[in-house]
Amino acid sequence: METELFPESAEHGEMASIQRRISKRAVFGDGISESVETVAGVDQAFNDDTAVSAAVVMRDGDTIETATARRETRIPYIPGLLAFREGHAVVASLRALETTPDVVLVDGSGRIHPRQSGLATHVGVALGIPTVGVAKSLLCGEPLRSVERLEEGERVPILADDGIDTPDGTTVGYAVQTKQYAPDASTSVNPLYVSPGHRVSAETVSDIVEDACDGYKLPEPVRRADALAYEAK
DNA sequence: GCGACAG
DNA sequence: ATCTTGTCGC
Repeated sequence: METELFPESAEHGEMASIQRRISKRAVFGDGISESVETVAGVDQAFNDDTAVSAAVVMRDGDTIETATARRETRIPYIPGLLAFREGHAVVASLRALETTPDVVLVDGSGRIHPRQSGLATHVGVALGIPTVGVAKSLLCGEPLRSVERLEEGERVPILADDGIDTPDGTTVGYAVQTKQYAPDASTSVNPLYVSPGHRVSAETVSDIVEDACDGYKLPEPVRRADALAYEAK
């Protein structure tokens, strides 16, 4: 099944077809243990055509396990098709873990995607585990209101529009101000765009990400995975 | 044709 | 993502 979800080569139309199939199998509601104890973060660094994926599992405030994997990228970066470029590397690093985390935070979008099948959703469905999409910028969708200068902790729904394959107005994720912008407004901090990957609701996703951001813009597991991927490459 | 566009 | 070190500010 993994070969079908992460083909070594495919036409754009075929990749879009795979994504539509994945979104039908995805669960954008809570099917996650009420008590999230272990949270993993995954991130990638690159060396030309090699993707180095790092996964870090945390419990309370400690790292309890890490793993890395390297895989050749298959296609260049194309908005909307990120999973076909580095998804197989992400799956490899997560498979290398002995621990099965309660939820995995993935760098990139989940449901906030033209076919509701971003990297987080793709990986979540492939492995059948709860995943969350954590992006630093918006791929598509429309914020319900301005996301400029939000207060720390504020959340703004991201609604589906013509660019997303679901009824207009559907809440596909949230803009979450995880870190306060500088009080003097001299330095602005953009919000994070979080969305369900698999087996988690948009609301729970926002709670999980906010809890994992220890005063930083990004969730700690993701920050550690980012650092590990960088030093491993 | 023009603009948008995760990492 | 990456090219890349120091540097301005809290």
